[in-house]
Amino acid sequence: MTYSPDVPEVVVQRLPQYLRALSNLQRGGQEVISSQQLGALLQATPAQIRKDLSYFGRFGKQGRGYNIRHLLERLRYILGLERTWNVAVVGVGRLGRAIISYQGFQPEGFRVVCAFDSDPRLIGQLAGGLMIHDISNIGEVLRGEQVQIAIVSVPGAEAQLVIDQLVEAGIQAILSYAPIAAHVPEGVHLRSVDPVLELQSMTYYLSTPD
Amino acid sequence: MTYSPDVPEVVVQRLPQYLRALSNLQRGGQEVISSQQLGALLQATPAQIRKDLSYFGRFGKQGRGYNIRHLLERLRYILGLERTWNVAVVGVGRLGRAIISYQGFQPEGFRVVCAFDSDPRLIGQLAGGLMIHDISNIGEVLRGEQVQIAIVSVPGAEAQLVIDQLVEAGIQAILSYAPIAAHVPEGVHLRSVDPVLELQSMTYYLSTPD
DNA sequence: GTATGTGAAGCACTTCACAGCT
DNA sequence: AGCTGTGAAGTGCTTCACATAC
Repeated sequence: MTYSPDVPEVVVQRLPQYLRALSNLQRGGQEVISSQQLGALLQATPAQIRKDLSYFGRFGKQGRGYNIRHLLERLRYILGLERTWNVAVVGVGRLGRAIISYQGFQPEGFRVVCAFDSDPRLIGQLAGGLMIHDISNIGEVLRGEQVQIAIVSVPGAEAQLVIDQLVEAGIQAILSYAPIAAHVPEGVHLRSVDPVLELQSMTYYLSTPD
Repeated sequence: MTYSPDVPEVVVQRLPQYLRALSNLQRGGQEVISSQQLGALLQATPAQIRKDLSYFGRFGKQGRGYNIRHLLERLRYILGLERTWNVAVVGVGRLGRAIISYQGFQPEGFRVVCAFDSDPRLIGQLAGGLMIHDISNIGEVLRGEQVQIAIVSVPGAEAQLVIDQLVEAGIQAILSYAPIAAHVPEGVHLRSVDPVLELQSMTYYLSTPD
């Protein structure tokens, strides 16, 4: 239903940043913004912002700029954020617990509805108020809880296996915290959060005084 | 000292991934690898891997491939990973504690040596065996502990202020977990880890059955 | 006057394809 | 025979610049 001829992936990745900046502006009471101003906030060029938005429609008014409330509405719709998404967390170690307790998902419409682990000592216990399920029942539970998105926070050695199980269970969007280059089939979306890689690429610039 | 004419940033960001894959291969006992094989592991084309490496030298042997031990050595040197880097964690909430306790930094040569918070109830306490310092002494402590890299895990509302203080204290590499688009001056390297943005861009593809 | 939307130009990264080394 | 290293070609994203609308 969404009109989307052929949007570069980088563009899609910037939309949530626009969304966030606009939300903050709205909270501050501002009603209109120009691509110039938004660019200054996000360190992007005005042209880039206009071009990015133009992939999806014509949301601005020449001579005035963008109505923030209206643009927010459109961006939320485009990104599929008008609904709630149910999320599962797989791996309930320290990191998994921190993720479950993170207060930043809920306000954006991501609800962590179930947790999994393979450690028999954890199964049946609670983590952040959430029942920890046996990972071997993963398909069944994910279907029962209507989960669309999984967050993987298991050790690297187990991550590919877990991801395979998630794919098998029909999950099409996975956010992985595991330090591995995981493989997923065509059509499944995988994003990685990997602080070590980030640090390791920054040290290049610290060591090489250009 | 490092020969680096003009290396694209994307290339620098891929090197740590090569490093990690090669480490795993070495642990498995393999001694030589071709760009073909490495590409298969990382879902990259052989040409890209060869081109990336060629920015830094000629590390392969035609007809054979790359000696893993040698290439690892060179990559570690290029990325500045032959030394240890001291890291400070600013913000000792749930996330900060998880970061301090994370066992993945140490083996890669990143030592979390001090922690900061602004909450008077936390200052002077321990977190993961680390003394929590008052953030107002940040410059002094960072110098004393010889910290080169900072990880920011404070709430969004405080993040820009904290980052300004870090920059003021001479820190040139910052990894931020805060959900804001922070600004840093030229010459300071800032990377962000932001799971919400990742989720929000994946939902686009879940909602748009292209 | 002011700011958008957008073809066209510019730039940067990726891939090709092959000479050259082992 | 096999695989690297690399100019050249290809591709895709970014920026420009201006017609258009308010």
